[in-house]
Amino acid sequence: MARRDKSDARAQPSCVDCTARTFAAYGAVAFRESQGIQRLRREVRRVKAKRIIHREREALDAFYTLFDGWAFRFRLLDDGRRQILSFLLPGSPIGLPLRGSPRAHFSVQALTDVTLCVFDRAELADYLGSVSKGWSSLEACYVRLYEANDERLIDLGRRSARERIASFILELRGRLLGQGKIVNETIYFPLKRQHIADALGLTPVHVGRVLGQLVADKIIELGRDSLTVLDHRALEDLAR
Amino acid sequence: MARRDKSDARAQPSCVDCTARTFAAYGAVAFRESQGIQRLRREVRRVKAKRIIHREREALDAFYTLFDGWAFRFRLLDDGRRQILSFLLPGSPIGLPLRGSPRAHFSVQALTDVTLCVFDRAELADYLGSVSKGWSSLEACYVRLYEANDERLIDLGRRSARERIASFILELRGRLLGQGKIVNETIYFPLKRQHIADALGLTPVHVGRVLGQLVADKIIELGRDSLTVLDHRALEDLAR
DNA sequence: CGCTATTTTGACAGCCGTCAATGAACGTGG
DNA sequence: CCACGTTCATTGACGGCTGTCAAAATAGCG
Repeated sequence: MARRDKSDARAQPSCVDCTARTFAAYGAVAFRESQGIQRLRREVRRVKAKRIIHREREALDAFYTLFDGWAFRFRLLDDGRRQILSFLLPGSPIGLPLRGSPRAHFSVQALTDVTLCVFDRAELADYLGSVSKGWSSLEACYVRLYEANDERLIDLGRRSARERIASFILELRGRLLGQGKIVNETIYFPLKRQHIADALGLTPVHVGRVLGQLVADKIIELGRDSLTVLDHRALEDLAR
Repeated sequence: MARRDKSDARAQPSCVDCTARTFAAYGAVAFRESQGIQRLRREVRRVKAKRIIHREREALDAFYTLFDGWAFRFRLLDDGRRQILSFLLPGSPIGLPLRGSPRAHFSVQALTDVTLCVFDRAELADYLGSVSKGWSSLEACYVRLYEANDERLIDLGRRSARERIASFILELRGRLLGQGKIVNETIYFPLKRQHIADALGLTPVHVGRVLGQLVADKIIELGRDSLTVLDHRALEDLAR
């Protein structure tokens, strides 16, 4: 059996170290369970930024979780319009760990360099069914996805560009907060204008305008691959 | 024990008769199971049109399914803007049949007069866990909700008003089709302009304009509480 | 240091929102 | 069967948020 160096995730990521331990995020799966899960892991894959991880309509027997890096789910319309359905951060599951192997109706692309953990759907589903609180943990996972989706619907349906962007920043901040990845309100922010636009139903040009305003209003600060929240209150007022 | 008359659903709806048998929609729960489910049913509630079935943030120990009539999930912003998250048709579950009793983050309102079946969340979850294929059936249910949500995101993010409405009509048609509720491409359609607007991120006035165009283009026909698809191909081209 | 990707800026257009008035449909009661 | 109130749909004028297009500036990267 190969030796594993816990401190070097790049060599062989450990589920125990996983930033947000996908199924443990809500305390439902105990620490020791993550070692059980690790035994089920088939493979660790590394994918370069901008590479496609999964293409729409292709079979998806595997269940992936994101160990490190950012990715996003999206769909393309015939004429090239792109809708980003959600961003995947470290710890996020990609798709659902179901017994069946449905052809996902969305594609997934790496946004930064990415490390994935690969599981067999059926095997993982069986395991979660056998572990105490395994299903509750899964359920929590479903509920969270469900709620996030509804939240995004409100953004796109009933909020202005400025409000959407405020809400979006707060959402990202919240997700990163749970991972201890925020220092002085500064978060890692690898998104381009085009990504934000395609997620929020806007154009990159207009996203640029609005971000510019938020910076001018001293509500946020933008750096190279980073974003700092200067006026948290103002953002919350915008996002309501 | 009270006698039940299968032929009179208004008196005491039978799960066997349920239009779309929520968990059977995908063939996962066999016919005989629906009798098992019926034993778990706590109550049958009737609600008048426009009444609130569930209010945001209030505890929701019960799990409802819609036996008859239409309803919708929605959320209100502080200033009164409303986003309709989804429409609930006969057979639709309201929320998720989880073990926990989360406070749903959305409200539910009856659109027409409605008949609800009420279950205890935990009890139903246990039952589905014990029945062969019970979980697969639940999973199918999750996947379907997940996909429908993603579809709506594409509508709101990347489609014009005309395209959204076309896509929306086709979605409703598809859902009703599975229930044998379409005659000559004419579907029951109790929605007001305001409902469509709040679901698709538009204003009632503009929805009216676009529907007017679709009628003028002989793509659809509108009647009192009914909608007829005249040019199915044109709708699909619009919705892509 | 040159190339590419990305951002910024400005002018302009258009889709859709807003507002307000009119009209149609419906349920109810006399 | 008609009068009345309520709800909903329609219409037109107008405005604005956001999209489109193109060019210039900047940043990133080998």
